[in-house]
Amino acid sequence: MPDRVTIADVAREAGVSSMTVSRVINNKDDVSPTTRQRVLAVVERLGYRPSGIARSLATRRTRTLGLIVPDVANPFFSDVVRGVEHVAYAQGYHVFLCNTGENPERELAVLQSLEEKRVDGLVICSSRLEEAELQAFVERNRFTVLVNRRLASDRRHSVMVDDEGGGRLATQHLLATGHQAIGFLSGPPASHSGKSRARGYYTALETAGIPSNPSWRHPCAPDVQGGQAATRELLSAHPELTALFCYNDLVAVGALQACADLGLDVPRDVAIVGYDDIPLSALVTPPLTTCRVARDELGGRAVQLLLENIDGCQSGCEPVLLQPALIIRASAPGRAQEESQ
Amino acid sequence: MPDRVTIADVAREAGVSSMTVSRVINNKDDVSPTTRQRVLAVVERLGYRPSGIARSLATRRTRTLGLIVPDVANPFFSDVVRGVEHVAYAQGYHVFLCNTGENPERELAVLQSLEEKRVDGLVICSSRLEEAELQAFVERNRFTVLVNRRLASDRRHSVMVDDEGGGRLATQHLLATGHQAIGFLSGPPASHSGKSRARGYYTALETAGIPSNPSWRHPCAPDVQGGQAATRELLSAHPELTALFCYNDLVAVGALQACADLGLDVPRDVAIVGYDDIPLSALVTPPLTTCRVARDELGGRAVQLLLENIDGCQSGCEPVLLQPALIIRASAPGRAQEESQ
DNA sequence: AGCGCTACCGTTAGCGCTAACAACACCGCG
DNA sequence: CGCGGTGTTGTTAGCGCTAACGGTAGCGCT
Repeated sequence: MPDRVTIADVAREAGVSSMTVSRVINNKDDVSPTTRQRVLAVVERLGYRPSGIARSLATRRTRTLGLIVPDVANPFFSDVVRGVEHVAYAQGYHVFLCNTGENPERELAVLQSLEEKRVDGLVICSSRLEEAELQAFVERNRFTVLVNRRLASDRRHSVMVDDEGGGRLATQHLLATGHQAIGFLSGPPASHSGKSRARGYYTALETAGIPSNPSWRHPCAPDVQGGQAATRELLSAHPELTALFCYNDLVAVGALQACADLGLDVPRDVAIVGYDDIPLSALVTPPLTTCRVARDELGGRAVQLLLENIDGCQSGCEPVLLQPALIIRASAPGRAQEESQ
Repeated sequence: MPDRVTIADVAREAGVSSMTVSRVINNKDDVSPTTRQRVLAVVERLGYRPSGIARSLATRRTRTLGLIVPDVANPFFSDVVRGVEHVAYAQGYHVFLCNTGENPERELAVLQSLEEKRVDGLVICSSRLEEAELQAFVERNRFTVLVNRRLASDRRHSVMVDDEGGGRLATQHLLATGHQAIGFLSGPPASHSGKSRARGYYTALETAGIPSNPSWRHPCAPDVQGGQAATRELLSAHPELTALFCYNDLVAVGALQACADLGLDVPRDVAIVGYDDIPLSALVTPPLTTCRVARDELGGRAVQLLLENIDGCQSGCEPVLLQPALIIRASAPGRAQEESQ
């Protein structure tokens, strides 16, 4: 950019010291109305924009938060981003968004660069880092909040979804509508939320007294292709399955497509339950039964928790656990709907 | 964040001047191997992270680009974001992402804050600003590239999709498959790409000698709800329409739903063509015929153009015009498919 | 007059880093 | 021995801003 107008230029032009200009642009109140007007006029005339860089160096605050997500193009994360941005913006913070592309090395690189940027705080969403690495980072950087991830050493800085509850909810729904052989497309093996949902799935089966078959659980990439491929494999290996609980809605859509390819009717032959309730899930045929997660709230609460920490935990600073809600649609209808068909 | 280790701490600890430390961390080559090792050891031991803030103040470069999009949760823009991030990252730049929420005032605020952040360059995607405002900003900030928008005063800093060509392509496809009464859901009235697509739509009709009816064009919000509402209105006012060309795929999905509500079969009663080819368009029923736009390339090329400008236009610095491609699916099948039904 | 008070504005120093130059040792060379 | 060169390190002076304190003028008051 061309050389910019500095505070000194404004000061000279207005015939005051740069300190007075600083007071004006920061809305401090010990400046006379006359001087303030004069300064503001010059600011306007010269098109002066204070340098956030210099300001941050002097104040040691950037009023900027870092946000790390695996992939913005994933509708789950893009909603979290919206929630984060909305609350941050309302509190006068900017957000530095970074993608990791689901790649732990890239995540480490991004963490380092955010440290160098001296963000005031950091939200890490669905970190793919190993426990030890993540823990080391959080210890170095006090103002960090994790979304969808919790450290054994520090449970206080997390905003989570009750994925175990969600897994139970989904599985119980399938059980309640008469299914016994329920497959589980469990997402990436490293996914923590996948593991929690697995716990809920097994708990529900156990509680119902249904013997669970470990080979009914099949990992998959967390996208449509992954779900499609995994469904084909799982259903051909286990034709006894009458229902699938899917890691997320994208996987569920893949399952839908695989069923169509295999000539199986959903929900008559196979019932399908997704997870997240992304916009897509209501738009496919049949619409997906799924566990709704308030994604923007997830982001918003993370920022709230972060700012509470930054402000010294006057109020709150409690970790957050959001409850998912079962949304029943045609891919795995409830009793009433099933009978009416 | 807790008080951080500075370059002076490292220098003292290593028994050298801070200048030498600076040389080491910047990989300058006039440092002896012995000293370099010693310094690096101290850097490692103290966990030193250079302050990007101070560095930027001294060098007057941030190695950061700003990126403004109306809404990250819109799949079109999130792919653009990916393209931008990918290329920027490969060139050692970071990206500061801002949402405007489709709100011009917010866009102005974001523009100002990015000026204050002293980003080295700026990509503005689908700006909703008025020509004069945008032009004034671009004149102040030389290193700005526009995506999906072009200024009359300066056509050189734009990366565009040939939307007129896309509109023609879509309309010609409908004409070629026997449709004459073709409606156009034209998106937000302020949208520039909407206007371009309208030109292509009218041109195609004119060329085919079909009289165009202005009331066949209906504006709408660029989302599913908007498309649904607009389709209901348009089709009840004009039952003679046998095809709809939609502003984007979300609108087209809304149209699909409206047709289902109205008991109209797609494509038998109404053929539908979307725009963009977002992932969703292949997943709905019936899958959408649409104009594919290479969204990540759009973002990537924007960054390339921007960096060429920053580096003084040694090479390239040509504006970019990407061609959309017609993707024929079941919502508006081609001749062969139509006959085979 | 002299006191303290308030309102306003300026001065100084420094945030953490680097550009630019200076300095120094050490080498080979005529 | 003195010269210029090379390789390595240090010194100085900012980058543009603000925190902290200092100073001054004008006021009312005793």
